Amino acid sequence: MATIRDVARLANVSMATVSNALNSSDRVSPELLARVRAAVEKLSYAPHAGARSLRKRSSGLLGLVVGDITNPFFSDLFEAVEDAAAANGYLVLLCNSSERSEREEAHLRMLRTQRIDGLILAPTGAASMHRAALLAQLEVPIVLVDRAMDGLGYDAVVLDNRKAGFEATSHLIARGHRRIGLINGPEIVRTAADRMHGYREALLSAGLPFDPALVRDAGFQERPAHDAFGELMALVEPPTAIFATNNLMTIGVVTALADRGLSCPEDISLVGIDDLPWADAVLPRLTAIAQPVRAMGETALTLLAERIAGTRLGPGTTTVLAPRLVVRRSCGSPVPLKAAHV
Amino acid sequence: MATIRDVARLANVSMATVSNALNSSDRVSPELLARVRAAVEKLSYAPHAGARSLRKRSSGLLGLVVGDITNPFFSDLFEAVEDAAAANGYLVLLCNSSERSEREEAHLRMLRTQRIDGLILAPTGAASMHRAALLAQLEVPIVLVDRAMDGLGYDAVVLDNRKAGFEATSHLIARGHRRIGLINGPEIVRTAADRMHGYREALLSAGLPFDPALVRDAGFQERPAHDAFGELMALVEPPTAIFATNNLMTIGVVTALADRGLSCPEDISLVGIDDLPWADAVLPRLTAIAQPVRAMGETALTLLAERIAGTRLGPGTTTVLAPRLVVRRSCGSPVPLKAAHV
DNA sequence: CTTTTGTTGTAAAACGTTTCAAACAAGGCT
DNA sequence: AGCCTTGTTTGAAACGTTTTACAACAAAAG
Repeated sequence: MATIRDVARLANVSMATVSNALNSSDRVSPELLARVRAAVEKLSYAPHAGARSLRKRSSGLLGLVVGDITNPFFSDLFEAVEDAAAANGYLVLLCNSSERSEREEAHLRMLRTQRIDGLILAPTGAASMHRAALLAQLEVPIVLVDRAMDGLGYDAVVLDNRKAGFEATSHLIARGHRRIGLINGPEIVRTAADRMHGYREALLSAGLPFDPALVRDAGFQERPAHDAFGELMALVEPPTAIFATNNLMTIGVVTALADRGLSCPEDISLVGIDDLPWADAVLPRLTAIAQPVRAMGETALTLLAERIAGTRLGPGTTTVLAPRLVVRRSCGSPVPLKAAHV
Repeated sequence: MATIRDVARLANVSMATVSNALNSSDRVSPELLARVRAAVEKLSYAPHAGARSLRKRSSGLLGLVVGDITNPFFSDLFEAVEDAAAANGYLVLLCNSSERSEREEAHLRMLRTQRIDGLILAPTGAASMHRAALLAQLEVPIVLVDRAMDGLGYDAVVLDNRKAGFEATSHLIARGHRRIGLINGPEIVRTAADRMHGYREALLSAGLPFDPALVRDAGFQERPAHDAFGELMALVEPPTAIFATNNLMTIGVVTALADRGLSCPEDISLVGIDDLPWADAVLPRLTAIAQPVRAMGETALTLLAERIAGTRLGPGTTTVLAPRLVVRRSCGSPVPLKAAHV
């Protein structure tokens, strides 16, 4: 494969000139620029990224580490980030940890070896001291997405989770529901706590009581959510509506519905956080709180690019983006207990 | 960040010894090995991938280019490929072309600059001369997934599409269906042609006539499939079952079903190719032909690794993997025309 | 005691870029 | 004519590795 030296020889100029022509084309005369371009074309020269990163001390690579690329939220996020990165001349290295912390660690080490210029991290699992150390070792700007991590001073871009919880719950209340089951993630994680906070606020501002028996921690996962739904329905006073705070758990309760032959919204109402690509295709047609995934990816990248360029200084701030309620058919009015064929 | 020189100084050995200790640990005495390891640990040294690739003339990077990472088939594929790659010491660079050929080209150029050691390509769109040239310029082994490209001599791993078509159709025939609508991709692409081939074989071996009016080209896309379904149902003798040959088109017809208030399998039966993660959660619970995505990713990577290592020579061969029918609830017996509330 | 063989370590030369400082050319001023 | 400017071009050094070729030495063989 041709090197910059070959190009220089063919164009009859120095290597430095070729480099200048390719990188800062205004610093070289039109005459030579044309010669260089022609030579590049003829040899179909492609610079060697490794050599370049060695000399420039910057690789043009960005890392994106997510917990599960199979989750539509994350694949959409990747798409958004990659588009924005391409527009800024960066290439993104996607790391999928499959929710396993050992793999995440391995990836972080890999990213360090690759000398990435910046990292976008969608933190998963518990915040470990060890991870914090690995992140610091990277010695590059980091932007958090989806979940903030307190005390580390990183920029973050997250959903307005309180508002998401509030709106979902209010939507249900507006339809007449008074007992609303909340299937949530672990309260230790901010996201889950905030969503529940919104839920309580909505209840409060409608003058409804908060009943702890109606909330379950299903760890943001599908199967536990399925089971949690069962528990909720076994209550002496079961809920007439369910609010599931992420897409996996929403799928879990939809499955549970189908298992019991319950139909939605006739027998019970359902609203979830995270819109799903097929939410409009299948039954029930799911009403959901959509996250502005694209905007999240784009602002994360903008923040990161600014940090890298050094045009953004000071402590990290967290950007909060508004949720959007998309109303479909899964929420109706509550049905009297006996009418439901449980 | 520490360099190999720093490690050498701290361990009181030469740089060469550090390199040997790290790469071929058996060529250095236990004594020094320990010293080197300690120094590496203390400095938390991470080698510089760029420098290494410069010298070694190999980057440890593999490319994976797909048309749409948002499609579960491709995100599953990425997961499988990444796992297998990690096991072989490779890092994978995911390129999502969003089905746009210009972006695909840009990605291929990028991959050349990165000096990837090999490429896994899930070809999308038409086979262009231009793309073929770009692929050749890469000068690395290439393995095709999902679709083969004739005449270029690359290895490929694909589904047994004929069999997939045959099994899906036979499943429907076994339930008593005689008029089966086929919503297919463009026949120019092998995948689509083969699936249709299987469809015809199944018809033939059941002694059923092949009616061209029952097959539509929906370009493997959702919206066109939705419309194609409408056309099929407008026939004087509409089908009692639909076979959609990929996941997007399956979603399209499910939507069309819901739009018309048709239920499945009561009013019409449906089988699709590509299983979907939520196929069991929603209604209708979709019977589908599952592709062995994980196996596809793994064998693709194995093939690629062997080509790179030079342990595999000669012209490319195409590996054909068997489909798996997963039966759920979307296929029943045909209902007489008048009974269906169209 | 010399030679051979084998092991373990090292100095130095690449690998392909970018960038620094210096050289050079061509005008524009005194 | 001499002296600055200003703008282009270039030689050479540096970036952090791996590898080649060889040196040093010890052990085994003669």
